[in-house]
Amino acid sequence: MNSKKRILLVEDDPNFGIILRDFLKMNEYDVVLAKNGMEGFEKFKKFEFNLCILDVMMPYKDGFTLATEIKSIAPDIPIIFLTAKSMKEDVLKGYKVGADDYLKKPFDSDVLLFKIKAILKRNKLSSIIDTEETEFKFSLFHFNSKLRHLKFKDESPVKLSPKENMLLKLLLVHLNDLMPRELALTRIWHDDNYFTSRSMDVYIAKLRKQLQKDPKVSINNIHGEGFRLIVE
Amino acid sequence: MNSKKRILLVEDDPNFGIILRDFLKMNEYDVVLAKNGMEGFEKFKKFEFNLCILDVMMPYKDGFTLATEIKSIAPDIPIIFLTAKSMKEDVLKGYKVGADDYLKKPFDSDVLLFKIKAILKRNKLSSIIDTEETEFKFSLFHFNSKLRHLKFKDESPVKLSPKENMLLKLLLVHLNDLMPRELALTRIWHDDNYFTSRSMDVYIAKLRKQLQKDPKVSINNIHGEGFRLIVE
DNA sequence: TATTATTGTTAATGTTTTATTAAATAACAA
DNA sequence: TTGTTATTTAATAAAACATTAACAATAATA
Repeated sequence: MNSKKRILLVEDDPNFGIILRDFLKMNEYDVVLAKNGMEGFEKFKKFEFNLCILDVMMPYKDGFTLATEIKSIAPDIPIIFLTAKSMKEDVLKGYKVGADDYLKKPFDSDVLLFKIKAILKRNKLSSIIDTEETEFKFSLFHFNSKLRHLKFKDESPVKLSPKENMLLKLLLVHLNDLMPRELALTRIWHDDNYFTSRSMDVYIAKLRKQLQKDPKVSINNIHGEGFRLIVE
Repeated sequence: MNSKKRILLVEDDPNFGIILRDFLKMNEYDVVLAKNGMEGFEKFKKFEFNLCILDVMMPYKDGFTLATEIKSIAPDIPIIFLTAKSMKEDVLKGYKVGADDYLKKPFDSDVLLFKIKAILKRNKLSSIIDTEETEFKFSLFHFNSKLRHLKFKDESPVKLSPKENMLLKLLLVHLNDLMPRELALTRIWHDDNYFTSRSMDVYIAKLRKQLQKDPKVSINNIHGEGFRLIVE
């Protein structure tokens, strides 16, 4: 199917956190578990998610504070709160910081699944319309990242695979500048290890093969750092 | 632009219905109150609404049945269920018929206001895709989605099945652009899973069979994303 | 310079998604 | 009901995509 949806789960109770993570994983979600607000925010910045599930009561940084921080850098990400108390104040506070839903512990796991599904569904619809940049022109190339088309001069467009497409887009966002290896690995491969790194190299080679049509365009390696898409 | 949002409230308990209606009116909503499912559906067809609030337990026609009827003529209208019992089955059933949220009676009125606000906000966008267009001309085809007729040149029109019809319309709304698989599945099949996806592929094949009469017209797949109806 | 770590490239292997046809069900109207 | 049409499910093949392996080349550095 369509690539797995990615969920950030922030829950300080390790037992509950792990079981919930595994339950969601069993239901075809990619889940990253953070055990406090700090860690949650770090992971949120580093990777990309489609949904956050936040425990309200956590040490240091509670779920509401974390939600506010997350919303400040990604206003449209849906958030579900898990709350032990169902005080009216809490519920309202949750909605005020932009909650999409909240669940009172203990909750039924099937209900959670349905809420997740419903929320992702309506969020997808609005993201279809969103105005993200999809057209890029550089040198003699014309790149449409929505259709995954790379066109050189007036030749017929070459189809790019999803990974090629994302990688090229990321390089273009950093045009003539360093695109850190780690960035691509966390954003595109959602993991940073030996194998994903080798996989990325394969995709760099694939892109080079396309881009060599134009001598003014090249991808340079910056040893140990990342890559640089250069247009003279 | 800033006209009041219109809410259809269907509630069989007259005391509760009237007080809730007045409460919502005080909060700047235009509310129409219906006292059963029949009346609710009639009013829904007659007027236009931005949101429905349906009591689940009603004589003759329960909230779920009413919701299904409403969704069949307006798939994107958001629905909030009011339910006295919070049985798991009920909640799940609600989500299955496309509920956006549900509230267990007795509920806090401020919470209801927040839910309404949140739902209306995110629904603003998704209505953009809707089109009342019923006549489409592309290349040598003439398509009437109301009659479900697809005519090629001056041949006699081919009748399309309801699903073929909706799918073609959705492709045409996105002519030469990506029509995301997920969009069709949520709009037409109301569910996004392996089987509905296979079913959709079958319908794509059916449409291709019709459209191949014209070599300038084709449906392209964008792997993992969706389809694109192309007219040269 | 010798050694190690990183990158470049190609090919093979594995996985997911799509295409197509046919058969089984379901929905519907006569 | 029966016959008709619509839709889903199944089965299989093909295509697209991603990862891994293998080996070569390059850069860093001890």
